Amino acid sequence: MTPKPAADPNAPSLNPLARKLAIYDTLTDREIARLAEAIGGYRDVAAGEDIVGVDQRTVFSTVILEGWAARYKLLPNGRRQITALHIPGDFVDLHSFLLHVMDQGVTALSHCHVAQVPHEALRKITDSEPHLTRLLWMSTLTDGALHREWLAAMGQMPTAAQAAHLVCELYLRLDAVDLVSNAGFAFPMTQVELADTLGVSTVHLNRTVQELRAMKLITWSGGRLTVLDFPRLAKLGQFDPTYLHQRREPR
Amino acid sequence: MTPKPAADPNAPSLNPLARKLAIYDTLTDREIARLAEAIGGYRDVAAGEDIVGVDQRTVFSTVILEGWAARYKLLPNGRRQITALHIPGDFVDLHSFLLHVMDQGVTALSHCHVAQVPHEALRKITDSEPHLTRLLWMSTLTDGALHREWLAAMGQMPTAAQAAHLVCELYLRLDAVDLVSNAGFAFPMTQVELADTLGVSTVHLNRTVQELRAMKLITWSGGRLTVLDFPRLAKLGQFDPTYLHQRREPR
DNA sequence: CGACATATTGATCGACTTCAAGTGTAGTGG
DNA sequence: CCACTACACTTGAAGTCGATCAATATGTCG
Repeated sequence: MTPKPAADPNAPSLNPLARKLAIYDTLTDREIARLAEAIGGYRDVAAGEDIVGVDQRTVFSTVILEGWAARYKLLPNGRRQITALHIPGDFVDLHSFLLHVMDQGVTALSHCHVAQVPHEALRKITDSEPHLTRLLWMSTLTDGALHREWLAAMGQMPTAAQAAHLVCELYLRLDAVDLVSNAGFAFPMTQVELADTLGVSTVHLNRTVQELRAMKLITWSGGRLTVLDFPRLAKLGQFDPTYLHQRREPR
Repeated sequence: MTPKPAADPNAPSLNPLARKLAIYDTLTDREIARLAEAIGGYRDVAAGEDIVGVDQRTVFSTVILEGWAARYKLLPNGRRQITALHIPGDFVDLHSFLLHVMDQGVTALSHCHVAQVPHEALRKITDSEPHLTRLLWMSTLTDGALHREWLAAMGQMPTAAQAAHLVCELYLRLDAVDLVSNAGFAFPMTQVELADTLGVSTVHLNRTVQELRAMKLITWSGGRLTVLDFPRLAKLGQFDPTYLHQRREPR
């Protein structure tokens, strides 16, 4: 109940977008207000439905308030690669603000409640709020950092390690937005989707999951995943959280 | 404001950085001048040397004027994944402006002549040049688009297709900065480095290269790679240039 | 209860890795 | 000019990982 000072990223009243940006740097009240004003509308998307289509020219970007989503690319050969997983607070397509054309689609992995931010509003922010602009830019940079880390994991680690790495990453990202409880979290993905994320077949993914279970590193059932031994999981996944850049400092 | 005469991206006098940004949108003369002013110094880096070290806190970002570089991650298991290839005009670590800590290193693949841009100068640009800021932001967004494309190629395509895809990408990127001649370009990578890029062993890469040669899609010797049949190469690599976003339009 | 998606298991095959050796090719010094 | 070195490239053989095909649970929801 303190009057106004810096945004407390753990304040439950904070909208998810401001809370996410506050992971990286302190926001002023004015900036929080500017973010709130920028929201043009809300929408609900059913699981399995596209939030943004591929090749689409967009006039707004979308933030997830509740639910999970995935960026994906469909290849001409019919296969699908999921290139990013998005949780509440994430901008699923902030990059479309400047790229204009979506090179990949975004689909809802679970029921999603989202907010839409018109590109016109983003442009105004970039014209008048340099610091907020840098934080928005930063949020796309962390996306890139995750992509690079995924590339390294996919190219150089066996599937079990790659899966362990992903679980560690999700754990910390979800924890940063208070979605971890009792060392676990709601995990709405199917094994098919997870296989498309790691770039392996479902059959092989299934065996990999069972391996992790047998090693007593995780449990996963009924849409909930629990980490039983984070240190060992991190070791198997060669996980170093540096790339998440979850540090609040002047940007 | 009446727009100043547009920068001709093909003007050979244009510095490589401005030429790169001019791929995405027209630059005003003032913006070109601001970019030139931002350069704090020049440096030469020998092949095999690091341009930026991992875990390093940086106070400037580096643009390549001549030569090739690679972002890479060394894993605890001793393996290496190259996550990005950089050619003249590319900012190899613009992301460090806001991320501060390098989560991956950057090494020179060939002798490199580079320019250094102090983060202080970038900050001034973000404070006073919204349009230029958006273009710099954009250049990090295209990096991200490449990462996502690489993820899809690595996860869902056989090695030969993945290699074909990469060659197509490099061809168009190099062409955009006028480094393609006679359907070929100087290609200073070793097979070991290329294997680390595609996430396969050198042995397998070598056989893959021979496959592409046998199919009469490319020649590669003496540090020069020539594309013999772009359409067939693009088809094999399921290559669609959309993700390069090489279109000049208002951003 | 049937209908349908999701998860699990088995068997077979091919892609890719590893280990190991051999073949250029360019540079250095006698 | 040749010997020597260093490095990149090429090839072979054996073995492993992961894909594919196919079938059988298990669950969930109308």
